Amino acid sequence: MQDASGSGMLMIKTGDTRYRAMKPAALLLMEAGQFGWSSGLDDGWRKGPWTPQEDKLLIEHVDIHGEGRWNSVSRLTGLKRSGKSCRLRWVNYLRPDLKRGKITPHEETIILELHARWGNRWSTIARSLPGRTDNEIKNYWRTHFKKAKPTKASDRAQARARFLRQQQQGLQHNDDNQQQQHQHQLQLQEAERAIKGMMPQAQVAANIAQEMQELAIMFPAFSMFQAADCSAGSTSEEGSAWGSLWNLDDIGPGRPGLTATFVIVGPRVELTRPGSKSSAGSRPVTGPDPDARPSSGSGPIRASTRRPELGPKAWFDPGFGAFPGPERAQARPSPIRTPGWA
DNA sequence: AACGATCGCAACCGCCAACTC
DNA sequence: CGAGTTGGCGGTTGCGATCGT
Repeated sequence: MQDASGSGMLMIKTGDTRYRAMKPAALLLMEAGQFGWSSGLDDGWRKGPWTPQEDKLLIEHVDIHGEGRWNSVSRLTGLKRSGKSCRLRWVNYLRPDLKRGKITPHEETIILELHARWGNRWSTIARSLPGRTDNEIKNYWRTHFKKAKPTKASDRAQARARFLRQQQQGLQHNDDNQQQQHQHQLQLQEAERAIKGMMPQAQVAANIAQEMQELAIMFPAFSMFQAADCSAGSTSEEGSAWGSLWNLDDIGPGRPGLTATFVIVGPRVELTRPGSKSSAGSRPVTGPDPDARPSSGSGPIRASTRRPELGPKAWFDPGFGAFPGPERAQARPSPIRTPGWA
């Protein structure tokens, strides 16, 4: 911890492991548990900003015990934090695979496009942006695009135009962003090559054909998901935005015209479709269009938050760890109450 | 320089599905 | 089969930093 700028601010390592300036007094209060949301313990749990010491304890805990069983963290580490708080801290800021730094123009484009398609399904959008969290994307959207209230097509167009202007400006003087973009593209290309070589295409085709048949019945407006604007290798602005996506046109034998999109999500590939809150597995879509759900609150239309083997978040893992996504940890045995943890 | 407005984002809350007992 | 637990998700809040006047 040190004075980074001579401004009297301390640079402490916050959860996102970027260094954030904080006033010394604030830091002292934080560490005394008297900062922010609570003046100490609430229901026995500490709230408010995490201290470096708390982060260290949590990181050590996860190193030893792995993710999950969050409610046991406080007992095993002495942290006065609820399990939910520990999980959130880890997922959003302490996870080692998180990408640091600002959202790149390329990522911005993806966020904008995916939000236009999926709405506020931040976790779904986050799966298409390796190293980014749903919280980060949600905040980014709210601060950059929410004010435009892009609920109508014209409003969305305005928001997009505004975004593109920002993107152009950003590209003009942001070499770092360009480098990040380039690296990201290389990662995506590597992922694409690996996946193309390893995917059992016949099985994929069969599964997709079944998915598409369901979709044809349930989502007549499925045409919006056609391939035109998101084919891989496109050199257009739109195409570059979808550099992480590729389509399998007419992949289902005997089902011409059906289109699926594979989203390369870190080390895996998700089959996406409109109407599913998250990516498709082999399970049928069971609810109405999630886009139609109320804008606030948690309605009954809600996808599974678990990951059953063939659930809505089923994905292919090509087996390399270039940028392991958050779900990789889910490959461990079930985190639910293993004997000895209770 | 002072002050208010706005921005950015970490962290919280409530809800709900999956799961165990 | 119902109650309790756990964890995932979207929405909201609070506060320091920055900007504009």
